[in-house]
Amino acid sequence: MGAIETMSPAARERAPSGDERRLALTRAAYRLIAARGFEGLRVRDVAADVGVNIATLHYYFPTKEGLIRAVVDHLVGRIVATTTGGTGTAGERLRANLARVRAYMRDDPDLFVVLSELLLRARRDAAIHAALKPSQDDWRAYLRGLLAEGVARGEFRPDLDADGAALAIMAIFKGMTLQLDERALALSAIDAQLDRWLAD
Amino acid sequence: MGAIETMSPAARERAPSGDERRLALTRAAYRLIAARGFEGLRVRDVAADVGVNIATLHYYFPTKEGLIRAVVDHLVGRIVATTTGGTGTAGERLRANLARVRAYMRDDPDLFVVLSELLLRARRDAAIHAALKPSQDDWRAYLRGLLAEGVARGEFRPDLDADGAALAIMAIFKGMTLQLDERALALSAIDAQLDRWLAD
Amino acid sequence: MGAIETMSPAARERAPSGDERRLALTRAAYRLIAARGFEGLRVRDVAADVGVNIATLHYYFPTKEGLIRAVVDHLVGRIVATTTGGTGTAGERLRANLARVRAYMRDDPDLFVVLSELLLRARRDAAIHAALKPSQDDWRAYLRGLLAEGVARGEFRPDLDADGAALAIMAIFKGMTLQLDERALALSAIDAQLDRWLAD
Amino acid sequence: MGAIETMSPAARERAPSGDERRLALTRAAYRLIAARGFEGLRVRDVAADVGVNIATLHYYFPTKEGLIRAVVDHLVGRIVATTTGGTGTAGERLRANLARVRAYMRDDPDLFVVLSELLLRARRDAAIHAALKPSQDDWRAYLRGLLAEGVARGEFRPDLDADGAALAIMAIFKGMTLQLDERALALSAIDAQLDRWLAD
DNA sequence: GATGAATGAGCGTTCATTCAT
DNA sequence: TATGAATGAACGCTCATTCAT
Repeated sequence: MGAIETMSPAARERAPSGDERRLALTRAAYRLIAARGFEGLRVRDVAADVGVNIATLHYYFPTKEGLIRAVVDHLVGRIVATTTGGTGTAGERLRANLARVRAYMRDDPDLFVVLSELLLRARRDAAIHAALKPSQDDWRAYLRGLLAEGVARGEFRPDLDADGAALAIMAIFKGMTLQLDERALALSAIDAQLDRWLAD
Repeated sequence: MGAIETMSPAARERAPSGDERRLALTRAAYRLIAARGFEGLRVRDVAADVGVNIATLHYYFPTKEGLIRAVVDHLVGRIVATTTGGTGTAGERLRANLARVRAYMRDDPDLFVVLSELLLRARRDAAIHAALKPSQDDWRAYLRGLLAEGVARGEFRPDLDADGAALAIMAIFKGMTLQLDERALALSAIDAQLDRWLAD
Repeated sequence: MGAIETMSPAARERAPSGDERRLALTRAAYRLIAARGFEGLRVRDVAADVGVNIATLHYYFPTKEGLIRAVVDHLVGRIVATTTGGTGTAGERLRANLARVRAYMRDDPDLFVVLSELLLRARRDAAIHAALKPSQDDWRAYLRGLLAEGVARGEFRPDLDADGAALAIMAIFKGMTLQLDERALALSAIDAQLDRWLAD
Repeated sequence: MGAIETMSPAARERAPSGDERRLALTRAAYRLIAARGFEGLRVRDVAADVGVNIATLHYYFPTKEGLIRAVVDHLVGRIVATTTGGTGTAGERLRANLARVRAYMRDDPDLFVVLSELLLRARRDAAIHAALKPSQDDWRAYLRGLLAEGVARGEFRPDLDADGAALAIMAIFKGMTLQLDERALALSAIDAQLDRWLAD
């Protein structure tokens, strides 16, 4: 329901292709993890959400682990899109990147909730760890690069430790998902903090 | 672990009191949540871990939810201990507080893992939210107070937003638990960042 | 028992249809209630009796209560068949009805045992009460109608209270199930009593 | 609570004797069977109802079966009291007996509910059957004797079968407990029927 | 006598997965 | 491809009973 908007008008009525089914199931699982956590994820609910039989779900994803893996990949695909290009000075590109992440948090809060669930699970699940690692490394390398460039060009304070700062920025964003209640407040407050931090 | 020193030496071997049993079960549940997440928490395993029958566990905790609640309270009790007194300037007390939190992360990494699981669950569980909120508010108020005092006394940079900075510090610590692999590295790197941040 | 004659001979060995499974489970539950009472009804035994897994039973009856409800409906279906037509004078039809009930008691003693269990349970279970009420009302109305007709036509003694007599007849049949030992004796003895009672 | 009114004032405050405890427990079990059936009888609830520990209950009744047996005996004791003496003609004594039974049904409806539960259980429980049989036989013999005497003395219709009529009367009373809803109506309606039946 | 604590066996129910069609 | 039906292995919880104190 509403998970197949990207289809061509002609195909909207019937016969979703295998890939579409797979995507619809992945998205449903993603939604359910966001809503109920891994703890509350039931493959039956995922199938019901898409409107297919459980056996059909297992036709596409033989195991629950495989479905979860698809959710991980789905999520990684969205995150990766964040660590690309941009123009302007290092500071501008950094601010643009942080703005993009903040926009994600506003537009699809589920993204960071699911990511948090996955990162927590990665501690005890090597497969998830392996699937998540590259995207985290990419983001970290991207941030570090921008920070180092900014320091080198005198945009940021000279004593800024690019490595530590990159990790700190990532930690702040992840940690905000674990904040109670005033998440919106936290968002803007921390926002200002980051700016000031880099500015000097 | 070390909670029964007040007993007579003779009785140390047998007959743990009701409170001790309750605490042992709570700790076992705490450990299992850290090791396997809420997703993998089984009351049978908790009972087995302590060496009692499932029925005995249910004698102390009629429902699994009650056991989880005990874990929450247990955890909150440890966190609360963090937001107390200290001497010296605001900066010294702040640094001491952060050092204490870092020490917790080093000595009992489970603490923040379980806290993360609980904070994630708090989003969909009002009871856990309510149980966790006060301790989070306390920590935040404590940090904000120290930061405001430090700014007022000229210890910290004058443009520091006490509220935002408090939230940012909390977010960083929480977010570190969601960091992959180089957690030790992250710890010291972010450590330095925080110092420099406040110092100027 | 003889409910699958409509299948093709080749398929008779295997693959009972969903309705057949449902009926087989209902009958097994019916038998077990008769043999052990509600007190001794275990869904595991019902499943084992039919030769399926417990999960299969729950596929058809998500809850034990639902299975019991099916037993109630099954039983009501059989009782309802008793309150239909017939030919001849009111007295003949009444006697025919009572003979049919007596035949039931002889051929399937479980019927009244299960009914008694259900009627007793109906006191504290509104759902069972509601499910049983119509069939009881029907039987009562049927008896009252015949009795009133018989009185009006001079077949029965004129001072017969159709309402009270209908209730008395129903009570006698139900009460016989609660008789110890000499049930066969009771059957014929009371039989004669009823005849004489109406005859005069 | 309210179950020890027969005690002497001095003993009312403390130290209920063993027999009193036993009786209180038996009465509590009796009440619970009436309210929830055998199906819903829990020894824990019986103990709680009396205000003692489960272990204490088991001190007096080592097994649940023993407690139930005590309930049977308690009930039999009350029923037996019904089949004694009386004065006047056979018809007067019979009517007096029936009136006494009707009074029981009005004043303590639980009596027949518990009796019904027990009679149903007697079918599959030899111990209960054996405990109940004498009282049923007594009542039957008492009724048969009165009926035979009444027939011999010309008080009742000459073609009355004393044996069958005794069984029918007992069945009617027992069956009334299994009637839905209009139990009060049934009581008076059947009442009139019995009178008329014997009268002629 | 009385109790707090403990337990073995079992109960209704759930869930990921399988399989014949 | 898709599904209805089936299942093994748990899971949270209950209950009559036991036992040390």
